[in-house]
Amino acid sequence: MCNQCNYEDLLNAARLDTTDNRIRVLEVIGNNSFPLSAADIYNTLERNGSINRVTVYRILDLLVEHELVDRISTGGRAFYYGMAPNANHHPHPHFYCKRCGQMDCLTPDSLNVDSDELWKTFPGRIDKVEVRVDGICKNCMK
Amino acid sequence: MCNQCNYEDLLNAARLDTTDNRIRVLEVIGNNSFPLSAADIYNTLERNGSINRVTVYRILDLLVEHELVDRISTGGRAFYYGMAPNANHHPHPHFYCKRCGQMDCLTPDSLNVDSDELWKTFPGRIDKVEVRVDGICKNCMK
DNA sequence: CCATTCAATGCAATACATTTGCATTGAATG
DNA sequence: CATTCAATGCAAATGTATTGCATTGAATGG
Repeated sequence: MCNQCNYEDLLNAARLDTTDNRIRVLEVIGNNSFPLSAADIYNTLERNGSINRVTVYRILDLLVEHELVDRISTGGRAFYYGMAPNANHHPHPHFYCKRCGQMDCLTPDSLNVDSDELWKTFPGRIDKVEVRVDGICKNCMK
Repeated sequence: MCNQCNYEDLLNAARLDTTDNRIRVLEVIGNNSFPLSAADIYNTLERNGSINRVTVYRILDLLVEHELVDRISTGGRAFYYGMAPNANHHPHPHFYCKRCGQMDCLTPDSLNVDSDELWKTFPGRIDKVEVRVDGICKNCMK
């Protein structure tokens, strides 16, 4: 959840036009406490005003490309989307429940990943390090 | 690459029938030094003897379920498959090149992940911790 | 032996998530 | 007012994986 981010400012900072749809997509992602699938985002947006599915995909691509949004892979087939690391959002691992498909954010320090050495020595370009914990969530364990 | 694993033994240990197709799938995965997609595996198998695409998917599901094989998510849409952790294969992170789609294995200690605390305190079941480094590989950088 | 059963496999159709190609719209610019 | 161009929409296509149902062949019991 993000009460600090101003979505219009984020778009401006990335030199992107601030269209209604882009702001709406950012709001849905930013106001949520865990990552959402493109379908989740589309459905939420459709509930209060029409938007095309393809538009959602295109906006997501754009936001990912400009690093406002993070595309997160799951143990399932769809990607999930969350706010990209910025002043208000630190990189953190996720937990994916393979039973219900829910993805949760873990605290940035719940898991200690030291990748400094790799960044220095890797013979290519590193864009990000994604850490995902897979299993079955508390709810589904009952 | 695995010169140590005996694929028939692995199947036996998991109490699975040792069919030709299962052994062939395991061989393709085990003989390769980096994870492969289902399509890669299917194509390799088709080259020397016929097999159905669905059979490959089903065998992969089975092997993943019985933890002989690891299903690895990429920054792209297809899953990749590699040998699951066992006596000869230690868990390790992967590098995914988003330009060419090639996935490489990093050495188990190229990146230091300490998840002990999480395993102890997490209020659910943890099956695995997947670490993936995304970027552009040496070759594609040229 | 033959009949039955059951897992493994094959084939066709379908599902799902995403992408592409092309048409439309509307704001900005000359 | 005409032109341009990015944003969006709609329909169709794509890539990956899954499902349902038919076939096969080895094992089992009569």
